[in-house]
Amino acid sequence: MVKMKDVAELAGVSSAAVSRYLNGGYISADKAERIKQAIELTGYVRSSQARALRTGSTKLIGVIVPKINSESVSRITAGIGQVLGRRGYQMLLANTDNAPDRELEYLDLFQNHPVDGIVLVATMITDEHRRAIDSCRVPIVLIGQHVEGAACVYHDDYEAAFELGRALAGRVDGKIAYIGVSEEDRAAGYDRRRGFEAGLRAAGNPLDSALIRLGSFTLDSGYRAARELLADAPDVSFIACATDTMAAGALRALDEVRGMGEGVRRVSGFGDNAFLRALTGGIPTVHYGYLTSGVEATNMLLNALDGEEGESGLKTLKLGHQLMNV
Amino acid sequence: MVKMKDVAELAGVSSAAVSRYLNGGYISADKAERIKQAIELTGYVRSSQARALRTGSTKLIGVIVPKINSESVSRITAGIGQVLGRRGYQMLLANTDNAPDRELEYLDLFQNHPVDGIVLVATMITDEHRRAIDSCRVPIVLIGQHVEGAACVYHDDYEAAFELGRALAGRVDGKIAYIGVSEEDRAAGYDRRRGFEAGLRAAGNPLDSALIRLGSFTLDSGYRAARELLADAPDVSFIACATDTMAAGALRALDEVRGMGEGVRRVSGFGDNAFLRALTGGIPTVHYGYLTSGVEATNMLLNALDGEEGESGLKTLKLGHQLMNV
DNA sequence: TATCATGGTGAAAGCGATTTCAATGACAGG
DNA sequence: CCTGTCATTGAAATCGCTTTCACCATGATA
Repeated sequence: MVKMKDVAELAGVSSAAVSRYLNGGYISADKAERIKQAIELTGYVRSSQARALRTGSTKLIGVIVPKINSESVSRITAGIGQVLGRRGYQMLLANTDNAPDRELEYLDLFQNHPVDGIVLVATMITDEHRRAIDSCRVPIVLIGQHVEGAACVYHDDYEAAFELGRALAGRVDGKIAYIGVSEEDRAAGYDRRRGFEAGLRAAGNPLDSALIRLGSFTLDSGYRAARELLADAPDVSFIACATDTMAAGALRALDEVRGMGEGVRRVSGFGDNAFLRALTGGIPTVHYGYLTSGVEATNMLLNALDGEEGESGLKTLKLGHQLMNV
Repeated sequence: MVKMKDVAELAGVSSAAVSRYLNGGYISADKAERIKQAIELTGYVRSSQARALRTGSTKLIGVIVPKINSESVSRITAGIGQVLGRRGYQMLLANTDNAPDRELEYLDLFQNHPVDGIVLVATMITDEHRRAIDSCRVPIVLIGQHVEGAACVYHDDYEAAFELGRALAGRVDGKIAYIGVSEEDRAAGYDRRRGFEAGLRAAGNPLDSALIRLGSFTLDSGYRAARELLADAPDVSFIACATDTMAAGALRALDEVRGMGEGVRRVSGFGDNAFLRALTGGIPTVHYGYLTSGVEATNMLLNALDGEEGESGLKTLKLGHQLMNV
């Protein structure tokens, strides 16, 4: 492997000069030219490992996601990757498989296999998380949750759910049920459920708390919860779900219990999943700019890293949403 | 940041001893104990950058994918991540967004930001790809394509498509159409189309080449191709697609043109997408163990890296498939 | 007693860059 | 002619670890 010294010798200069050439320091025009040629001739590329050791920067960003094989997360990841690539960084991806303690584990791991910054696609934020985030040596941006004192890019789940609830209350006659997710997930669990309830209430059609069930983000959990629900309360006429994926499960349950095609106008979700949209013609749901949130979060992070120290500052950014098919 | 020398001083030994302790070299029991305590006391973690510079190994695996937000790829990625995590490696993820030349770019980039090995979730393999793969300094495993002379984990798309075609030929009366993808994608384009045709032919119901259209892996492209198809040949009674995602698009087209619910028994796909299965009750499709292919490929790669040199060897591995809903 | 393995040990030499530092030469102003 | 800038330059010191090497005990073997 050809190293800097080789290039320097070939060009008849010191390796310091080569380094300056590469990093834009003082260098005379003719030496610059000789170095350029020597580099082309040898096909030299600098060792990022040596560079990292010396400079302390790896140009690596750690990205922690709860589950890679989900439409929302993979879109976010796509957005993150776009910006990273464009700005000369690379992505170290860690998948926690929905285990919040593995998030902590990776937060830790990333301090050792050092990254220059971290993007955390967050679900549950415990006190331990907050502590880990605070004591993190590198800048970190959260996606999907609003945490006081931390940089985050998120959606207003309460407001979106409120609007959805209010709109549906007017449209649906009969009982409305709700399949949510763990309230430890502040955004997708707590906020959506509470917003939805408030929306229904505002429209004068409050949610019967006996008609609330819990799923776990998977299609199957939505299916099971809906089956239970339909068994316990056969007169339910609409099932709102905290995610489109669970809504797909509920849809199947409705189709099985009530006959094919029955479900389509009787469920709602969150996330505006493309498959669901195509296959059902569109259930009521909330569209979030997932890709955008990845892009924004990453730009924020990299600005803080590259920026003229302080100019940029990590802040919190709330993105908009859009009601679909209501 | 506390470094090895600090630990060594605190423990009253040389840093060589600490290094040996950490890496399992000769060390006496009492010194080991003192070092252990010193490490705990200081909270020392070794700098992976210095380690990488010295040893030449980064414990990083580069993973190149054509598109992260697709069910099949994200499942593969999940499998890769599982194994990597378990075996102490990390994943450097590169998303090419379906641009084959960006694959080459990343293949190159990974030689500079060095990784210990590469997993390439492959689509099109050009001669340039083959050359890049051959001249790669680190071991590399392909997923999804069978390339002579390279290590790969793949599915037998020809055989699967053949079986699917043969099975469908008997079940469908009327004209069968096919929406494929670029034949430059040997597995998903060429093999599936040819296998399917052969299967139909074997069952005595050959495919009319006028009823073949080309999509581009997206739901929308499947939709557009199907609309065209239905406009050109209104008497088509079944549309087979090269992917489930495109099948979802075709389904929507059929529903629009022929009325809701009509499409469900009139399309087939590849990949056994979970959403599609839930929402349609299951169209004819081929189930591939995507997660498994990620797992197997990664194990193969890491065995070649960690293994007792040669014991392991990179090879090619063909995984099975399963016809669904036929 | 002479000879050998053998387990343990630390000093020191890298790994391949970046960066400090002192030195140089040129050139303008006084 | 002296002094002060200012652009350029290379030697050398790091960055934090791994690994070679020479060397010491110690106990076993001849």
